[in-house]
Amino acid sequence: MSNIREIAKKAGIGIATVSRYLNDTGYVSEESRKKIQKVVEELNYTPNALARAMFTKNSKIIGLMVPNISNPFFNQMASIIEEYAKNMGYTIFLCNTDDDKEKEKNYLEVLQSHRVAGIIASRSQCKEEYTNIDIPVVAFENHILDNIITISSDNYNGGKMAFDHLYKKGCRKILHIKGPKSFEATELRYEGFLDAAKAKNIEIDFIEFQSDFQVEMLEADINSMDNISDYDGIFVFNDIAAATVMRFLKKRGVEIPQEVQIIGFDNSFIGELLYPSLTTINQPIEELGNTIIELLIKLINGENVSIEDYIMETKLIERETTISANLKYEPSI
Amino acid sequence: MSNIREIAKKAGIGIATVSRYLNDTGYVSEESRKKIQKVVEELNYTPNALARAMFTKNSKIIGLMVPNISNPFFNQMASIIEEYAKNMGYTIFLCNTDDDKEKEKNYLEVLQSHRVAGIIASRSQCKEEYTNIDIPVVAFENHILDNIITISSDNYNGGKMAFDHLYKKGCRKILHIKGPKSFEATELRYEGFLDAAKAKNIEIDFIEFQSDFQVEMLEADINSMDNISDYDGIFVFNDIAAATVMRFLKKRGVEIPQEVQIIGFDNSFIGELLYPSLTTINQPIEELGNTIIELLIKLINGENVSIEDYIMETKLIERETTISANLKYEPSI
DNA sequence: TTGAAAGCGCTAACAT
DNA sequence: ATGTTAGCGCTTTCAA
Repeated sequence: MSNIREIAKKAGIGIATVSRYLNDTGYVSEESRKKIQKVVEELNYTPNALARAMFTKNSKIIGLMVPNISNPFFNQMASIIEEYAKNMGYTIFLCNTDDDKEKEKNYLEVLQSHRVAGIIASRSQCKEEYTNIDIPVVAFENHILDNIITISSDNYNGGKMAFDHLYKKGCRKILHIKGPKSFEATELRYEGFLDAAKAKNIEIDFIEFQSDFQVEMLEADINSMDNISDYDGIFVFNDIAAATVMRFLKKRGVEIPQEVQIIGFDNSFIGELLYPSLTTINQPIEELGNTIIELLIKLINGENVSIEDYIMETKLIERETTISANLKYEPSI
Repeated sequence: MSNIREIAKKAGIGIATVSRYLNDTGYVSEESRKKIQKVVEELNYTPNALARAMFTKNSKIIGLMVPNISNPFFNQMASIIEEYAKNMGYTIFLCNTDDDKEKEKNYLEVLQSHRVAGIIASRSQCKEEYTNIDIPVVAFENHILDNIITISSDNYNGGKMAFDHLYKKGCRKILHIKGPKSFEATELRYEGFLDAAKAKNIEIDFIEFQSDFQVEMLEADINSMDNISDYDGIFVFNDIAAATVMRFLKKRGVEIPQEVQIIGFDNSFIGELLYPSLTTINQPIEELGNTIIELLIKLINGENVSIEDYIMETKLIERETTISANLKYEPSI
């Protein structure tokens, strides 16, 4: 692969001039421009971003750690962040942590060694590991350290809304399927749900799942719940888990929403595909993604960013797994 | 961020020794090892992968282009490739092309400029753009150039199996919802399906969708199909589109599989979540992913790899959207 | 306007 | 067993 020196030589021109041309920095005569352009095309020359990054100390790469790219929520988020980043001239370095501390640590090292411009850590399982990182970092959902910005949805309030909705729809015998303890977001949903229930003097039963998204495992967990049809309302910690729960209920011949009403969390695309379609709590994923990457780019550019929690509003999306206003279920076409 | 020279100085030792220590290449005395290790830890030093890559001409990064990371099939594939790559010391640079030629071209340039070690191009929309790339490339699904290896499932045969299955289950009035023309894979599914139908003298109707995975659009397309309930069997080009079709049918009160049987393609996780669960054609995604990355790494290592099409077997996964053996229709084969 | 030269952090050949 | 040095491809003073 050719380099700048080769271009300069073939164009019969100095190396610095070529660099100026390539980066559009400083004067280059029309004559030189033409000569250079010609050679660049002939040799199919692409500047070496590595060398450039080494000098400028700006790699134009952003490391994005997600717990699991197969979770529809996180891959929608990745798409949004990627799109925005691309428009700002950054490319995304994607890392799948599987909610595994060791994997995350490992990736952190890789990202550091590649001198990425910034890091987005979603649902991080680490803390002190980030102490000596001198690359801008923003966190999504799980907090990392006091000096690292955390962005999240208002999960607590989302949990509250979920309860209030089920309650309003007449549910009194309610189950909550909660996420793993290490997920701050699902813990908050749980707390919000619980507090809202207490306010109405309703007792809530619980099952805790040990992972985010592993169909087989969820089915195993839930199969142990023999008395599941005792409930008239279930709040599941996210949409993908809700899909599994729905499938399980339908297999048992339980009618949704007539016998059991369901509410999920995320508003990921899967909720619309299910039948009946899933009532859920919306996380403003565009806003979330944009805020994350905006804040990170500000940090990268050395702009002043206030170190605080950035919390985006959640809202209820009413679909078919909860009973519609007239209490009579009807397909909507 | 500190560099090797600084480490060497603080350890009171030569720069080359530090490099040898870091890369475990050549002799380093026990004494020196200790000194270096101490300083490395003190300064939280991580070698600069950029500088290293610049010298060794081996970036240890693999560029993975996918049409859409939100399609469950492609993100399962991305996970598999990433896992394998990681075990081989490579990291994945993820690029979302959205099946857009310009985006792909653009990413190709980015990957080139970062001197990635290899490129995986899924469902590429480009051809000549790859002519002058001197980085190893493997293609998934769509062919690019004669000298580029293509890996894919046996889509043609998969299409055939889909027809044969519907036919065996008694379907005679059959619709095929086919993918965009620019997807080689779905074209082959279509051809296989058609050929199998011809062999049985069955006429097939068609609808063509213009994109892979855009819920709204599919719904719009399908809404125009008023007579959809005339059919007793539908083959949809992939699972995610099949999910949309099922949702539409159920909204209309059409019973699946009693009135219409459905078969998808991919065997992505979504098929198991649907109710009834989706009969589909399995793409051996592990094998596909592993083959892709294995071949690419061989190319990177300069091993001899035969330039040909690598085609993996598909197979039928029978679930609930087609009628189980002992039900209803008498197969008339 | 332009080019020569220094230097980004690293590796490897070579000399010690 | 270790240190000196050249050079990977680039950008950017600085002098012409």
